[in-house]
Amino acid sequence: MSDQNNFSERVWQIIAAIPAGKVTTYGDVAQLAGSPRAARQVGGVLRRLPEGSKLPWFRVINRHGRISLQGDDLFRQRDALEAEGIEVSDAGEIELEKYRWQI
DNA sequence: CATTTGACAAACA
DNA sequence: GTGTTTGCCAAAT
Repeated sequence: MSDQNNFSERVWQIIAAIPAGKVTTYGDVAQLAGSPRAARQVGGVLRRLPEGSKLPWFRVINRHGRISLQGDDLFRQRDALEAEGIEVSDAGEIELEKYRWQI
């Protein structure tokens, strides 16, 4: 397989590999994608996901163990995580040490 | 091709 | 602990 995959495609692959009940950070995904300083672009990729995508985008949070989204999107991500058994506070905080995905 | 935009992160105050 | 500034870089315009 080609190693010239786009950044987006690598991000998709990595996120698809996150097991249910676990979370990871934008920075970690960027690092696994081969661009350790491209954490923002990971968010950019997820933001631009096609509607219908089955990618578990909700398993990606920021380095402070917090959901980066706001408004309705925040609630949707929180509900999706809680549905997998992940405890999320009303403020959108998650215990990273407990739920963090490591290879 | 040039400029703008940001689902981030680290450094700083 | 919080708020601000700076660096970063792929994608969109």
